[in-house]
Amino acid sequence: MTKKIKRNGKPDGTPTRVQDPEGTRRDILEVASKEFALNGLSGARIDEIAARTKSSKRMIYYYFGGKEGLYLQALENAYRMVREGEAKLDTEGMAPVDALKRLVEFTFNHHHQHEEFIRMVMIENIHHGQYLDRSEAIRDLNVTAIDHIAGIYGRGVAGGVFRGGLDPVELHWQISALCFFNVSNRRTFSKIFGRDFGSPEALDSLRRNVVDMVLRFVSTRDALPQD
Amino acid sequence: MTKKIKRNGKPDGTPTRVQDPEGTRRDILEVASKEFALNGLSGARIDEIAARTKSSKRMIYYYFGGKEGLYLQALENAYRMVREGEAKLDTEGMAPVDALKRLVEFTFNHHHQHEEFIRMVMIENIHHGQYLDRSEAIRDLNVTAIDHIAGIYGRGVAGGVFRGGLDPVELHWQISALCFFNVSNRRTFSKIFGRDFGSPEALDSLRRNVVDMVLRFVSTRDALPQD
DNA sequence: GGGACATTGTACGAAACAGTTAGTTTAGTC
DNA sequence: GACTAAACTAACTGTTTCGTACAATGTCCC
Repeated sequence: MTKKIKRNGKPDGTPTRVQDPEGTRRDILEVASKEFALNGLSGARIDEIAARTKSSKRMIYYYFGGKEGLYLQALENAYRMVREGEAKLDTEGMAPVDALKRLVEFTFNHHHQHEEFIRMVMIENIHHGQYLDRSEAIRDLNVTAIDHIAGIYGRGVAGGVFRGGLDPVELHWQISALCFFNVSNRRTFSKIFGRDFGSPEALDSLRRNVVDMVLRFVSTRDALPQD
Repeated sequence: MTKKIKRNGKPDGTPTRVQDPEGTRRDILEVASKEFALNGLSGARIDEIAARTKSSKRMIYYYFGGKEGLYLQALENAYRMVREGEAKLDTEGMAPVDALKRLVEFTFNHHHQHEEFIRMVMIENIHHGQYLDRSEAIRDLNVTAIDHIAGIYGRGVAGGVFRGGLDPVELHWQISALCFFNVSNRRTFSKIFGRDFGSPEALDSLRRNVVDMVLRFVSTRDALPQD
């Protein structure tokens, strides 16, 4: 009987090494996502990621090929998680105005709750979207977002509450802009204007304004509230 | 008469070395600004910056202390240049609606023309605005932007064309969001939706929508166009 | 025409860093 | 219970990169 007993984890001997490919992969990816979102692609350190992992640096190269491969996976993962969250929003039975209101509020909150995602998108834009190019997976994820907004808008136009002639993609663009900026530029904006734009009160006010802005933009004059 | 003639640049002998502290400083800062905007703080390389300079690495340390000092100066410079450009916009004599329209159009175009600035702000936000903290210079620059918009808005409310109760800072926030996002997220957005949001036609459409959005947001119902 | 101070060039060092080599251990198969 | 592919580890390598030591050259003023 040597010390090297085979059966791992059993109450018998030392558990030595446990094999868990999926767990190791996931562990690395989670740590890496945090590091990349925090420090950027060139700012993140492979050694630092490895150290925070339950695993080792060699495993990063084993599973992801290298720093860029790891970054790409982290980027894809960020998009997937956020889009999956968005897919849960259901506005099917709602009146167009309420549905749009709901969609904008949800987007605002969702972006706010996923700062890591926002930061990854910022970082990817700094890199001119060159890693997005290599990922077919990401592009497919975003088409549904347009379908959703196009549906609501179409119903609103048909019902006479929304004015026609607008492009759903541009509408999505504007909603994104208003919701994204609040997270992406909060730090500099807060510091420059000496006001915390992340406080609950500020967020409430901003969210109300964003909703208001979008609704006033798409609504026909008759459907607007009197001031 | 040795070779080392004193009077530099004169048609006499070899100009040996020309001293031009201000020129050297400016040269370094311009090169550094491009490099930082392109690659970020951790992505930019001191040696690369030095190589592109007419000067040397030694001078970077002499004038700016180090990489972070250089980055901070580049950041301050970016803000200063953009804010100086904005200050040239004059809407004094214009009717509030026209003035606001002008301001939004100008901001849209200005952001579009200064991608380097946008990228520096993105990068600084990635770094949690920690360098902005150290710069008193930058904060002062931005107050005038608010004064401008507050003036227009105040005149509009007084004239009955703008509804009351809005916060000029939040108004600035929203205009910034709509104009900033177009530049900052153009790469990922264009790639995901397979459409070039930087083309002249796309820009025209987006700009029209942004102006429209802001005007509809602040206008009283009576001041709105019929659909 | 020399001293004080500002400006610049060259070469180097030390640490940080991405990636690799050369293996060992595990879990399931025959 | 020997064999094999997959999973995993530790230590190492070569380069990149920031920053500096040291020396030289220019300007200004007396």
